[in-house]
Amino acid sequence: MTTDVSSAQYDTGAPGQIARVPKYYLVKQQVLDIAQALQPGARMPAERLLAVRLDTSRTTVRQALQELVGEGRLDRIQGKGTFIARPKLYRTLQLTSHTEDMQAQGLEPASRVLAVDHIEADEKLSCLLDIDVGDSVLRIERLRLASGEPMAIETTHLSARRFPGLRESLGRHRSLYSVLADAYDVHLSEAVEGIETSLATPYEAALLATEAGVPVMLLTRHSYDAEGSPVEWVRSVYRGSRYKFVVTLMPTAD
Amino acid sequence: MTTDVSSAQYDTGAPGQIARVPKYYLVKQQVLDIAQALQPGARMPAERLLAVRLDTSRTTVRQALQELVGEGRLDRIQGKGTFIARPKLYRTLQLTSHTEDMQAQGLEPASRVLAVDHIEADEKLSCLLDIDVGDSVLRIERLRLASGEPMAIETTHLSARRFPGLRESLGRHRSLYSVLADAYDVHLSEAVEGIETSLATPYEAALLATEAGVPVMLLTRHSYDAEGSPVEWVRSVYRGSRYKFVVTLMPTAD
DNA sequence: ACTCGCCTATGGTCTAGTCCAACTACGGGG
DNA sequence: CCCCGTAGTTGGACTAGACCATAGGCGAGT
Repeated sequence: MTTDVSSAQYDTGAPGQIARVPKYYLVKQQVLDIAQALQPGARMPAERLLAVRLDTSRTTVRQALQELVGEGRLDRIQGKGTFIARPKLYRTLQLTSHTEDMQAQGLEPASRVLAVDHIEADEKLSCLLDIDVGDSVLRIERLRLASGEPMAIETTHLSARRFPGLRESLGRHRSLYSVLADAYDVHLSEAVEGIETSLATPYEAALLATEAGVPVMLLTRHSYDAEGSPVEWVRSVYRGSRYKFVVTLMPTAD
Repeated sequence: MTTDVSSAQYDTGAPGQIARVPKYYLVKQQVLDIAQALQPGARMPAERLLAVRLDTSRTTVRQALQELVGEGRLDRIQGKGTFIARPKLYRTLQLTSHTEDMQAQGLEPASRVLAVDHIEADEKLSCLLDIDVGDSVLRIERLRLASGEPMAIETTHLSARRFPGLRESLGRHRSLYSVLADAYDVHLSEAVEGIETSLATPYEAALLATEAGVPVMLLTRHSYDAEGSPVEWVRSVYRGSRYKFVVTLMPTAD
């Protein structure tokens, strides 16, 4: 089971108007609305038609389509049309380590809390955290820094009902995981992590000191406790153009 | 004047002339030449100036710059200019597994040899394989397929001097690694793998059934034998928009 | 009935230009 | 001496339109 990737919704409840939203980005959302109403393989309206319908130029429509293609949501075929892409395939790496303190590899790690709030679980979150739709979810959004440079935006989701008072406890402790262990006796035993590429939203781009539309590495982590119940779901956005993930491994003969 | 269409062909020593090269891609190469002559942090010529110098429109220059920004080679700052980016940072994951047969995860793997040839080692390759500049390097380029769908382009580099006759041996055996073990008594003991994002070249895009400029996952693997000598250097290009890497891991408490 | 070639619709590339937004430097007014 | 406004430069966004390349249908000719 691998988390559907419908993450590209703008909106993120950003702390303030950090980034101005260009028109092509609005067009992209409108095109996405059209796309999501169709089945994979279905054909989208032609570019020239979209331009007229969305009251813009074909150039702007194409800029929006460009990003959707980059995200793997649409496929374009010259002479035929633009089509809804099939969902992503998956590839398993199998690694054994935690990723929480990776930035300690010779760099000076730092963290800045961007937001701590409660949101209502939508269908996707309720499935990931094994709660009901509409339940309260504690959301912690942090900016990870390495030697002063923005490294990633990390958004952690936990069940507010299962961890009452967690929000307040976080101020007095250093680590989320130590709070979970000490105050709730919850110990993580397994996690599933996903690595994929995406494109930076204007909001993400502003925080990561880059520009919208740039490729990013999207890491998602789904952690389980010893009983096999989901504890947290984390979504991290790294600047793909600036960071490289390095792993040392022992191959078993081919 | 409108589009005199340069019918130039892409050139990577590709097996055949697969993709036509649009003008903005040539412009990108020219801009890259300019960039590589400068130091990180140095300022590039202004867009309008580049357009005049390279005899093109500013739109086309910006399209080229867009890709270079996406690759992390340039940074653009509105009102100030375009600058040479600093080299990438690194991030260590530490995983323990091989990646050679990853496509066997529920998919039907296949492989198509695109090219097997000898090239001269440039400075980078000589360093990676611990040989001299100009030494002959055996290069094997394969298209990896999963259930019939193009998955990745994998290019393997080995020292031709160290493995004489390897090219001929490959036809009679199934696996490169079994040939290395049986015929040369070389057993891989460690490998360092890198994961980063990049953008598809026209050639890569054609093979992977996508379009140029799309984000891709770039995996590099550097394998060593039991004595610690480098054996192979592999560069794999995955469609970032289509594939997602999934890993299961055991976190050590934070 | 079949084949070939043209026509059309679609995406792909490129141009030339306009206006906006952000940074910088310079100079005048306090 | 300092502050602030203005002008110039640079990148950012957008437009309208041209022509190219490909796929596929349709009709004329065989």
